[in-house]
Amino acid sequence: MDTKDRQIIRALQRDGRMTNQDLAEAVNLSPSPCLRRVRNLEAKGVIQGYSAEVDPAAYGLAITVFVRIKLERHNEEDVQKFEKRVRLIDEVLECHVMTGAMDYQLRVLVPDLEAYENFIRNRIHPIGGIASIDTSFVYGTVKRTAVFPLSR
Amino acid sequence: MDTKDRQIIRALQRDGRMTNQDLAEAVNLSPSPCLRRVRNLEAKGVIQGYSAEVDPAAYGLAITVFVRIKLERHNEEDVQKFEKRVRLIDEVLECHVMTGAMDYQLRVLVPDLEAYENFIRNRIHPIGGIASIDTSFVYGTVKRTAVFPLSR
DNA sequence: ACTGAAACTTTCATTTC
DNA sequence: GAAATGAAAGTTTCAGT
Repeated sequence: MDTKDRQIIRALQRDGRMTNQDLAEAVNLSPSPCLRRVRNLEAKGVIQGYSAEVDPAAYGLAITVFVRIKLERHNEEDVQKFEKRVRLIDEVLECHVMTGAMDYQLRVLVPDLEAYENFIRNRIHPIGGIASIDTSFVYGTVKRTAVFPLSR
Repeated sequence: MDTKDRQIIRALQRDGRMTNQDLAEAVNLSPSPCLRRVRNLEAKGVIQGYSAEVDPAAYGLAITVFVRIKLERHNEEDVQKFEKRVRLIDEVLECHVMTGAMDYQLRVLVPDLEAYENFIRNRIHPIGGIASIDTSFVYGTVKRTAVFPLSR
């Protein structure tokens, strides 16, 4: 992971469909060593995949919610159960283990408020062992980028 | 935005570098109408771009932080100033306006704790007009996907 | 041994029908 | 939606550092 690798990563974060030729040009490399580096980054799991960035509202998912959840107990069994169940919920795009008063933060996408109510009632509460839930809806988005800051 | 469009979107969220040929096959369309739909989704801003998904830790950004911020005043001027300044900070990958006790939630990426301290001191505090800051570090990630749940 | 260049093969995007 | 054409992209090989 040197400067060239980081340049490649940032270029592919800006445009994941860039051709290898353009990428090579952008980072001042010829196509074959450039492709070698990309393949290597993919193989090592540094580049985990490529994805289209989509406007959730235009797709029909107007509501983005950050849900913070605290468990009642933190024994291995309850934690595993919670995490396993959460991974299976389609509406949950992200789930992080957090420091602070709450244990988890979820990013959830639903079409409307009613769907969110159903999500909590039918997907989250049935998991059990939940001490408290804190919901914050997204009003608007000031910034959203995939491009990392340059390191070093 | 019909079922085919949503299928296309979800396929491109799973693999943003998919060729039009493979995409067409995946959604049971022939290449030319498929490409027409993709171009249309791009033109309408539904598909906003394509990006590589990168492991932040492997890139050298080991610390993910969710920072919730409350402003002292909510007049147009102070709000605009805050949002303008936040957009310029490279370490801030996301900034949302939120319901609840805090006004904003930021997703921040830094190499280490020291860098986070410097980030707050040199990037956030100098903006001014901030009433309170609440920091939650990410311990681990249970789930992270780009693929939307299917709607309808 | 690793990087850069070039040629060749294959595949894809585009346009027309 | 299919087919043809033109353009790229990937792969492999070779040369140089």
